[in-house]
Amino acid sequence: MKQVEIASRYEPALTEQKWYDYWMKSGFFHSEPDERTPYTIVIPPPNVTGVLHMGHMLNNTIQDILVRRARMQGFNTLWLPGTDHASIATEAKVVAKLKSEGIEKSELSRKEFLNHAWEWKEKHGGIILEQLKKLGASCDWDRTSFTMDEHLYDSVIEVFIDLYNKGLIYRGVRMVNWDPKALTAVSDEEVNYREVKSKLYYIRYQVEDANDEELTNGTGWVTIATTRPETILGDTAVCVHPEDERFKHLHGKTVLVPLINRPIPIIQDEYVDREFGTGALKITPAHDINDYNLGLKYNLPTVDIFNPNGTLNESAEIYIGEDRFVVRTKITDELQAKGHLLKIEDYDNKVGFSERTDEVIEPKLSLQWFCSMQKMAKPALELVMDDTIRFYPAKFKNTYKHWMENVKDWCISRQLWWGQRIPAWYLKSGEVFVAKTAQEAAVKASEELNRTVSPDEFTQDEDVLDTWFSSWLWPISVFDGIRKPDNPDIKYYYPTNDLVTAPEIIFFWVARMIMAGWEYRKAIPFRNVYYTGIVRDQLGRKMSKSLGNSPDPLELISKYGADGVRVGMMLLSPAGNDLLFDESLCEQGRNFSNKIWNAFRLLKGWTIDNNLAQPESAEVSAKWFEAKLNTAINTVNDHFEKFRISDALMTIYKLIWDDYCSWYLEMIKPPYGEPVDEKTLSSSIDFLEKLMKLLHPFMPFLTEEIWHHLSERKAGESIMISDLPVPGSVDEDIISRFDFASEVIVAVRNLRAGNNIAQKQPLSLFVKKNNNETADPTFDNIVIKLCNLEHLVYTDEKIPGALGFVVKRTEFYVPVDQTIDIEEKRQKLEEELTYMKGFLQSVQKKLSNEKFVANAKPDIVEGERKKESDAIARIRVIEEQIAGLKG
RNA sequence: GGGAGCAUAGCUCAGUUGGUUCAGAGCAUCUGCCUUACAAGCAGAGGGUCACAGGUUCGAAUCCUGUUGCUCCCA
Repeated sequence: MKQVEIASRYEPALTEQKWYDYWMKSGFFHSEPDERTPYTIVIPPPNVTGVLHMGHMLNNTIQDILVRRARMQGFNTLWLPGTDHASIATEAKVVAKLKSEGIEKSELSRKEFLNHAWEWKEKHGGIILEQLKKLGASCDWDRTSFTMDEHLYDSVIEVFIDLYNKGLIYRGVRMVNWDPKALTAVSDEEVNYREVKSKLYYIRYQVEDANDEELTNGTGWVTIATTRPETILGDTAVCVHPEDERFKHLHGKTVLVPLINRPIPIIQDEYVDREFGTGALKITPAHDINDYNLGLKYNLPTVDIFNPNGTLNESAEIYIGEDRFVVRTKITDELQAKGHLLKIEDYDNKVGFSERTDEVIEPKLSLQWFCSMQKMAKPALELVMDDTIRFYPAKFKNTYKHWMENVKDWCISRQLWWGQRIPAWYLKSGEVFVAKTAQEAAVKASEELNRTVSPDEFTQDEDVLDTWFSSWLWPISVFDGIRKPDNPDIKYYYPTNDLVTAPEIIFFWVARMIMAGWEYRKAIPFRNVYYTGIVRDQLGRKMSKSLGNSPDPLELISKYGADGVRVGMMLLSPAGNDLLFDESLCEQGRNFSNKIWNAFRLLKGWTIDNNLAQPESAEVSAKWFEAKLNTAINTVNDHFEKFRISDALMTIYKLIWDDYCSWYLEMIKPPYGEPVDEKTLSSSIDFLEKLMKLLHPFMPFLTEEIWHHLSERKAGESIMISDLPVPGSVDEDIISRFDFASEVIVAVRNLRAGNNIAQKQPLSLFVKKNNNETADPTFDNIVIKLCNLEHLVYTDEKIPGALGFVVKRTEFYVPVDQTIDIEEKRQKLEEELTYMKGFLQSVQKKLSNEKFVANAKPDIVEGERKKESDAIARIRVIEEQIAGLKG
């Protein structure tokens, strides 16, 4: 091997694009069904409008690690990428873009609008997928899917029709979460409740036909407390607790809504909390879910006072056309002026905000489509509770169970155009028929109505379906398994293996995918669900665009390399735990790249002498490292089985940095300028190659680069399709022999440091075995080398006037040309003696306890006995050393 | 208000069925080194009453009860 000039720093920029192109060109990411066992992950499709953020980085790094590892284990591996169409977010972007061009959505036909939307999607959608490539993601890009692709779209429609026919989808008036900005209903899961500082307004209503006396003494009024004074215009009752003495005189009376004087009844119900506010509760069935339920119970009318955009409508009688928050201020003033407002208190309450637009959600009665959940939830719950599908970490089973047991029907219609249009067809007479086309609806209608119905008579539902209504089919529909349940792809790749997602998606996605999987395949969609943590900043705040506290992932990659960033993210992200992100993590990853690069450089810099025999010290070093390597492989395998991915990385990190670089390479390194024997070099290269393979799933680029440098590779070869190392048998004996030797080495280093003896100055080491123990010379030459010894001598005598230390029960002496601080040394020995005696005492206390000997497992007791004899022997050695000092 | 979880070194976290010299890792800190692979480095060191109070046990970071503090989910 010739000596080559190699840069002392690893430059990710020089390798990453090169290898990604090579992988793509070689088709390594692509999968087709074959006779091998499949390993499949479908990507949780990111929003098509999105750009890569730190959460994606974490999530996709984990997926890539799992996929690359499985590929190297010989599975036929498929990681299927894609995006979802994100109804609300995309439509909002398109509307905004059109607006900037002076076009209003209302001026466009549905078809024209959709053309704009598709145009936007083609141009801006999928940026995020391009960004994933920079991270090294080994997705099968040929199979990239989009929830609006034809077969995915049709699958959604088919499922809607099927569930409708099964009676699991229905249309009804319900209280929904209305987003007045997006002008659509959103599901319960898309509402975020936040604590806000608001006010509690105390407003008095006059009792109808109250006389002057009653109005003066107060019995002619009832006072309620509300945070939303503008909604009094929609009140249809006031409710009091039936046993509340303060209001008994009001039972059966009628009161007048202030300002508009609409008469409404006083009703009595135990629902009212007598402690809260005044104990009297205004009832607005159209705008509060609890009030709605009371309204149903008492058959109250509902007065909906809001337009879809949050302004007041005719039913409010006043302030018509003005925004709800403007009206809040105005009506407060008017109530004040007219003597209805008694007081205003500060009050903290939770308000719902739209996840999509951050607008305050307006609870609103509306006619929507719902998907009934209870029937499908039952098997889906069991599949998780009995560990057919495993959650990592398992604590999320609790959250899942709680939600599933209290699941509510899912509002699936959205008042938008961008999405799968609901296949419901209406006749003028009001009948609705659910079918794929107007023609099919006509056939159905003709049968049911006993007359010939023409397709032209129908109008299709204007609304589209919730994006999640297509996402929940994703693991099936990407393989076209809804429309063609027996096609080769779905049969081969489904059920998928692992799903990696954020805990906040557990209901949106995980739960519903399990339901859909069971409903349509009678099979689980995935075996394991790995929940990642949330990426937070140093202050513990979730990283978000609005806070501006998230670093740009692509900048990080260019600064530290994709490998560096991947390692940085993984080192500190145990499953389900939040990750306090810090750039220094990426720095650590980059430093690790550099460390490996330099280990490679060292090997590359050596010249071989074919006539040189392998020194015995190098041979035992190799044996030792092989044992460490095999141990580590076992540990890594175990960590992966339990999805302890950061632990697996840390195991490899320490194996490379500590065992390989700090110990092994120093042990076998030839003196400067001297050649190395062929055997030592080849085993060192072999080790490094195995290390690179183990590390490849975490650091794909660096490992590929080094792998190609380690030996001649043919065209089309790659570390990413090589075999993952499997563990050989572990030589425990050599490990424990070296453990002893390394303790000696560290002790000599400490002795040098403590006495200011430079490494360059050679020392002599005398070894005195005790208790008839025989010497183990296995690593003597290593000790000589790493400690820079000129002599290593076994002796039966103590060496007076020399420095010394004790390892286990063996004494070591290092004669030096300087006066030794005997007192200091004695003190140290005394300290250790005290500790050992205390330790011995505690062991003996255990052993003399009859209950311990009787109850503890035999091997535990045996262990304590061994501790006892070891301690006694060591105490004897220390005592002798102290005696030797005095003499 | 209902439910769940967490509390271990300065920070982020391991610690599996209660039992080995069990109190650990990485980072950070400190000390000494520019020793010809790497200062993005090397060799060392210090640092914790395992939140608090009880209990069970021969034995508790680990199991139980209570207290305090924090987080998340649901309403």
